[in-house]
Amino acid sequence: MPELPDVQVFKEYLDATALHQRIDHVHVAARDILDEVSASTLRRHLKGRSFDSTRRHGKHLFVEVEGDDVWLRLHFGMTGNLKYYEDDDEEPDHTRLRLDFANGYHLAYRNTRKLGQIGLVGDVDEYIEKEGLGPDALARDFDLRSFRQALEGRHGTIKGALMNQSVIAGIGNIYADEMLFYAGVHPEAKIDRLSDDTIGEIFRAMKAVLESAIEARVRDFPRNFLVPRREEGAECPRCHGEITKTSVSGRSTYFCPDHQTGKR
DNA sequence: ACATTGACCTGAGAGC
DNA sequence: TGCTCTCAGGTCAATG
Repeated sequence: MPELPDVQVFKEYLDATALHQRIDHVHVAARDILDEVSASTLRRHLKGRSFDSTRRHGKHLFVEVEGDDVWLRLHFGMTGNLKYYEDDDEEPDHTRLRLDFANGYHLAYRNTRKLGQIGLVGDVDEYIEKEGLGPDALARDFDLRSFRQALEGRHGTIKGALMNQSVIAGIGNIYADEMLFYAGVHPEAKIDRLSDDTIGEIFRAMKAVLESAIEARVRDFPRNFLVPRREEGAECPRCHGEITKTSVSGRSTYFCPDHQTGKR
């Protein structure tokens, strides 16, 4: 689930629920998701304080801790999400970190497969730099020119580059497929063989797909999206071709061979 | 520079 | 019902 659009939704969810409330208890249920921070250090930084604001970069969510120059960093792996709930409700399954607020509510960071990470960072921009994350795919200043720049000098498949977090931050397997589907580009198309026009198409598809996906939390996915038809043999919602499954960059890939052309 | 594979974890769903 | 197998939207390291 958690690619850029999902993490954006988590951000808005946290903004609407858990900001500005005093944290009374910090319960670490699974130490192995902590990244370079001990449970006691985490507790020391959070307890008695509250969250001021949030920031998202790619698939990372940063939550600013009031009165302490530190941000909580949440990464959701493949199965992570957030749940804000009342005292009376039961703690959700697979809660790996639970914050208890003074108002009687709780914020659960859930993660079935524990492939995510929770950490503390002093400076968000520094962290992004240090980790070598590329520009956020939806950042306003990530324009067509920057997109071309990001792809420059690359020779691999377009899907591989789109999913590479050091090239562009935020796109994973599902939405890489979706934007190539939208743009009508074969997932194995080689970057250095793509025309300027096609790069432009992919860029516009990237923005449109990510924005629609965020929107889709409220409405449904547009009818002509691939997401609901990630199934071998399904009918292509655009051209009545047959959805095909392959593997690209080690990830299962669905596409329509009829209208996604330009392989190699 | 890139693709591929396996590892990290755990659970859901398919097939028997 | 229960067992086994396969697969999963992320990322890293090792290898070719």
